[in-house]
Amino acid sequence: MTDDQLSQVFSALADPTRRDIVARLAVRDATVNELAEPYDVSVQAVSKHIRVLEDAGLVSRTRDAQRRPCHLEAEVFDLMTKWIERYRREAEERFRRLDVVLEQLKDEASEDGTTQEGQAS
Amino acid sequence: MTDDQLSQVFSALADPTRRDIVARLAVRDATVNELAEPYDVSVQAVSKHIRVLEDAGLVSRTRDAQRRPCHLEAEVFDLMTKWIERYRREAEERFRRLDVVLEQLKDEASEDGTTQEGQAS
DNA sequence: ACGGTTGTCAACCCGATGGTTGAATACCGT
DNA sequence: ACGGTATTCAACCATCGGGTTGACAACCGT
Repeated sequence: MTDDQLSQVFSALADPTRRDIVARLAVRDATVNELAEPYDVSVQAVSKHIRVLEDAGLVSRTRDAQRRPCHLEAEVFDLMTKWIERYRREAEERFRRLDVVLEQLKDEASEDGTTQEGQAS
Repeated sequence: MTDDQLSQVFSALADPTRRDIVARLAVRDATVNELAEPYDVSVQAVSKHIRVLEDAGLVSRTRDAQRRPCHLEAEVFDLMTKWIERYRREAEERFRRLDVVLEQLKDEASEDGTTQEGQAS
């Protein structure tokens, strides 16, 4: 369900320009032109970037005459954070458990001389 | 400094297969063949995926004879989490502040009949 | 009604990416 | 030394993604 969205979000944030846009939108809402100004690419390019962020659900837009103010959506970040935290926690726990395994390995190594870095199953 | 790495990490996790690999590595270390088994793509393709994860610093590999066990690295997740959390917090705070602005707008609207969704600067 | 501003659409270019297959490398076991 | 296993390298192909430019649409201000 959210798997595809997750891909879109990660993919959207993989681009430095788009991350910068997110950073600036975190401070205040802005129009396409305002956002485009600091970069030396065309407005069209920035428009595309914003489209990507919008499709990923990171940005929403309202209408103000011919302007399209962009607004950062916080919820989607939760989605990512949850995903990341899940595996970070598991990985860290495994890392902690590793201490025990290492002790064991050290014992076995001193038995048969296996000084290598191998972590046999 | 870490900007490029951040791009690599996000980009690496934008692929569902790679996210799945990460998920599985969170449970236990695994070799390329083990990782490749469930997917119906070639082992070479999976090897490439792992390369991407490795370059992004998400995975490290040891050597066990001809095998290359993959291990999930937790630290890089922190990098991402920090980045995300920063903007999520800012965005949420702005969201909270928005309540005040909305009140103001409502007042202004009842004055001059601007019933639109506009959030003028 | 007209000119200027804001933004998008369309077509195109090019480099990156994910996939393939086939050959090469590295190591084990016997 | 040899065959089998695990993995990577190399060449190739199709698609995607970010960039461009040029035209179009929508809207304001006067």
